[in-house]
Amino acid sequence: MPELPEVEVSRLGISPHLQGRVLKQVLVRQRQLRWLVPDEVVALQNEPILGVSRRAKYLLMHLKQGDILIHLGMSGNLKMLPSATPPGKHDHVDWVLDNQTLLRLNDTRRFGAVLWQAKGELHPMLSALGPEPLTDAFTAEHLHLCCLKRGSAIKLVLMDNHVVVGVGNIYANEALFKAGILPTRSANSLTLAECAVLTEVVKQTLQFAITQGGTTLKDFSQVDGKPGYFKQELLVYGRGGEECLRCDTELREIRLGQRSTVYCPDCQR
DNA sequence: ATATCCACCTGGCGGC
DNA sequence: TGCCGCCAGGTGGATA
Repeated sequence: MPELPEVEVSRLGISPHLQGRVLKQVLVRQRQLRWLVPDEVVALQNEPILGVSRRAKYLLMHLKQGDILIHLGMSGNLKMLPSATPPGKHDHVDWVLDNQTLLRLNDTRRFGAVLWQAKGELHPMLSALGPEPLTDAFTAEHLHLCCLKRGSAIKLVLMDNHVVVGVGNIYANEALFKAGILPTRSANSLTLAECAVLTEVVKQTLQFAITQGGTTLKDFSQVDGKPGYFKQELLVYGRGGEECLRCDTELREIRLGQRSTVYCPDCQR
């Protein structure tokens, strides 16, 4: 999926269409996503939508008595459509609004989720998350402290939700390249200065990807159906065996924590 | 606590 | 064409 930029692009796309509208009903055609869609969501009727926010890779649709949590998993996308639009394959959930439109969740692989968080409660999935990367809570000092405690590869630490949220496989590869740091480096070998560079490029990379509508490899789309255009900005992800765009050295591709990892052996140390 | 590996699910691709 | 294995934006959970 959908890493943080894609989720944020989805939020920016749906928010103006949902804010202030009334959710008439929720149509669930496939209840078994990563977890069963809970009764509280299925039963919703005629609820004013107060707003839409994001925490990590979760979207939160705020209602009076609680929040609907939506996670896009690996292959999810959200679209706003006229309410008469017939559902297609993998169109699992519709949120039907009071103006002849609906918000539709399509998720081929069903690793996504729709959850419920009652007013005043914090869903367990949101309770142990690290700081948001695009806020001041994500600092070089915080990253450095996390790194000192860990002997594993920096890429794995960067992708750990307890350290910072929202950085998935694509953006971890890209950020480490931009920071000039090998993904395999032991996290506790990073200096504070290196953590400062890494923190900064993570912020820049995610922020710029949002302006480009995110990255579409296959399943992701913006709310209006257009793909994300950050794919053409990728420097290393998906380019193993090709030339480094900075120095012409052949990019290496390895597995790290079962995830494909691409780096330049010359630019990254 | 940390680290490793598996699981969930569908579909596309390369190889035989 | 068909079948088989492998791979894919995530991440909770079991295990040692």
